[in-house]
Amino acid sequence: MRLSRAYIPTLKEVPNDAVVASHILMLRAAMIRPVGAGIYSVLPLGYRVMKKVTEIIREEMDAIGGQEFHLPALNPKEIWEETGRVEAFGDILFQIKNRDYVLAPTHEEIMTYHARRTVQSYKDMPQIWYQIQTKFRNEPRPKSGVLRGRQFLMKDSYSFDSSPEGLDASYELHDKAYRRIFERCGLKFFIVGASSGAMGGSGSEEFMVASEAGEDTVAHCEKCGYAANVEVAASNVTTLPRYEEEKACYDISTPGVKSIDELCEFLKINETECAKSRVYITEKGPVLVLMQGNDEVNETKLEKAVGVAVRPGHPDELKEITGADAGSIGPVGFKGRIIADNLLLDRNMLFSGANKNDYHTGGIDLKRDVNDIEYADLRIVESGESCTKCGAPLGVFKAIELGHIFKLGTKYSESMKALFLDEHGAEKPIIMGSYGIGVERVMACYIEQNHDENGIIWNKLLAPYQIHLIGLNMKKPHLAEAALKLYDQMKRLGFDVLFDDREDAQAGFKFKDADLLGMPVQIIVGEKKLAVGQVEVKIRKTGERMDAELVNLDKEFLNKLLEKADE
RNA sequence: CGGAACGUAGCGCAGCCCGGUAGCGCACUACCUUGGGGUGGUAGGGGUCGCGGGUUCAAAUCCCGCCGUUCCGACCA
Repeated sequence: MRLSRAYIPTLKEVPNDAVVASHILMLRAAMIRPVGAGIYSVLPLGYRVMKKVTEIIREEMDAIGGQEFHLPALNPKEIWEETGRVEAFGDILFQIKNRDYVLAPTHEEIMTYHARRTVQSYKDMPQIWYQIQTKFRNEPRPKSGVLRGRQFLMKDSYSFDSSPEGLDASYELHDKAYRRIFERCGLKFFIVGASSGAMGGSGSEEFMVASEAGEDTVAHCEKCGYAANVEVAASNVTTLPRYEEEKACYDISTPGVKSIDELCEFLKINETECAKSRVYITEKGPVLVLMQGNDEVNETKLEKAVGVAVRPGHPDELKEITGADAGSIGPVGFKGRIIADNLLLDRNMLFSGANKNDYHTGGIDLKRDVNDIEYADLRIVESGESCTKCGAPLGVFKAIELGHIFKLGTKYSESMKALFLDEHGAEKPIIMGSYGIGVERVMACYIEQNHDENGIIWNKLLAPYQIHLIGLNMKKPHLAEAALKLYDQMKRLGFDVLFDDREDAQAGFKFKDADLLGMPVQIIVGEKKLAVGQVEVKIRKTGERMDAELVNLDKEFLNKLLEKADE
């Protein structure tokens, strides 16, 4: 493609509304343009990348026996009512105003609809059906460019099996396919496994990419691969022993002391000697939560431990329940359920609030002074704590969910009556699996992981063009001619070439654009080198430059360059 | 849906507090110049100041309402 004729409107300035790197660069590199909140047009350059990603997905899905469908986005509302998901999705589901249709946010219903009509015997299975199509979700808050949109491209596949073992096999196939897909796309990813998923069901894995732009916070062990959402993640932390010394509880005047930090400073004690109090409200009444020092309460773990939904108490509720404001609340004399983090198990000589303002209590022995105390793991894991599986330090960071595979079971086949006859003639619901990949997220994550201050750095598989040919000073006929000849020659050899043949752009301008667009290899035709039959080659990723003889620019040489650019 | 900010030329912004007929940089058009990391110059084109209402002799500017976009939070099959 000649740049002088291409629609590649790059931006030299950072668009005001973009914050995360991938969003900024996709706009600047003319891959996408916004149309509304969470709605983007994909421009030709972006679409070339999108097609490369979907082609990789297609190849790997076909390799595990997947069969591609093309399904309607417009779904009859009634099949969504069969599964109860009109209600479950709520406002997220786009509904058509002048027909009883919904815009599909996913395709379990449609796929199950087809399965129930035609998959009638165990002999018809296994099946793996997939599609790569646009999904619609009325996100309350679209953000981060293409990472959370109201309309997005998703590969979703569904497996249909007659036995749990069959489902396991289909699931395994997807697991392997997904690993290959993300590896081929050049992403550094990790997997959050079944035990930690909040999805329910009998098994699931989330394929994640570490990124500040992510919406989930995860704990990950580089060494053994353990990964879990921080909502459920555990780490090795040891409970401190009881003190030999025993004291009765005593109140201490602590005027103005609110936080654990202030308390430690005031009393010259260590954080670990403090029991921090947080009051949560549940439908079954208030619960006092005790944490060691400044550990933060993990509300997901708390809800699991108490068995009902919790919310932090309002300031006036705290006062009414405990008689004190936040900062002076403690377990001694607290009337109601008390649950403490495991790190406080049977500890003594602790400091906590006295349930009257400006006073704290010392010498607390949870065993002696607090009746009916319960213990549970309530902490949020922190970076650097050791992995429960292998002991190596855990990293805690934000991450983006790229893909999700999980064993659905019979939820949809039961509600939609997708039944089959087994070997013994018994009627059973089809056992399903559901597997998704966000295509734009793959693109955005790649850019999040592969860019520098100048722009995107594509690898040879995803790059919209493999080679960016720059003709400097195209007003000089002999140079323009040589550049054009090289362009034609490389195209003839089968390479995708973007040729900057603009006459009115300065050298520096072209270099900046080339770095922004990020093709793996740049070939620069300039006067001085051309005079001795050479061009300059630049590897985008490393910035490495070298001279090459024009006559040597054959298929083998160029392929070697592309290999080198990917290292 | 709670909290905050913003909306002025294609993009990035100033002007608003203190009302008086809209400006800067980039981009764009023409010509000259330059030609290996965003050349320099001359001359131009382009804006119902998000929308609606109000106050006023007069509103980008003050007041009210709405819409849109972004950020933080809630939410996230």
